Amino acid sequence: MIAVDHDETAVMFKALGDPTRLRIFQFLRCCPAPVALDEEGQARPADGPTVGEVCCSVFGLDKANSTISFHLKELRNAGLIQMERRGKHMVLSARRDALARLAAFFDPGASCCSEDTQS
Amino acid sequence: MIAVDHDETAVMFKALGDPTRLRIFQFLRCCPAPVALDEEGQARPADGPTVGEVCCSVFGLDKANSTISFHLKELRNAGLIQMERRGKHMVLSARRDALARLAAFFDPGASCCSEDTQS
DNA sequence: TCGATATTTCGATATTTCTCGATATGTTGT
DNA sequence: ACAACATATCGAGAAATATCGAAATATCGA
Repeated sequence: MIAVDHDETAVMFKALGDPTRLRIFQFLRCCPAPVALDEEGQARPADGPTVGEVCCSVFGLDKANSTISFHLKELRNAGLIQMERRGKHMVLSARRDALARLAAFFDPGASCCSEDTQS
Repeated sequence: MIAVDHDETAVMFKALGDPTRLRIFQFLRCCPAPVALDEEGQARPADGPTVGEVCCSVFGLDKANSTISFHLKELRNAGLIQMERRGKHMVLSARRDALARLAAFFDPGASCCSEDTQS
């Protein structure tokens, strides 16, 4: 049964508990229409946001890309996002199963008192 | 246009991002039938779980109560729980508005791209 | 008021986290 | 092979965090 699994869920919350990561995650969830074009105006290299796009669109280069990279890894380790290589870029996306799981956590009546059902 | 307010939401997630706090919060959410009786078998002093009950029922005295107190304050500061004095005890409860807010965050389709939902 | 019980605050400490710049790795085009 | 670009890893420093025991505060009952 789909476990609530406190520790694993806590890892997800912890990942979302940093403002920088939460903004990244929201950005990826919403995955808006193409925001970043090349300086030459070319379309994005793939059908999803990339790391550079996150740096540029979400933070306007306020953060070092090593910092963004760190947070992306954190989000990935928490199971919240996926990263797929596409050429030179990494295409990012929010994991729908993670969203479903978190939604279930707050679904009133559902996850209450289920304690630990393990998988 | 108070926005989804990433920072404020992140504070909530951060509070839930610690396993100890997550367990406390789950316990308060579920607010199960009376678990702790006095050593004399008396009923609980109020109609909700107390700090001592959290220490005892949730952690079996594995954590110092100063530690639990610290985490309760953290949860309160994040807006996730309420604490009301009732005699010698503090009666604890999860805040339903916080639950609603977090549920809304994960509600598919709802909070996506809303960016600014005002309060 | 005094003692017992419940909870919080304080000080200290070990660990973790965020951030950066510098460097390394991987990929594409020439 | 090499240059250019995108991203990741490393090392380090500052700040935040979790935890505890000891002491302080608050409330009740005798």
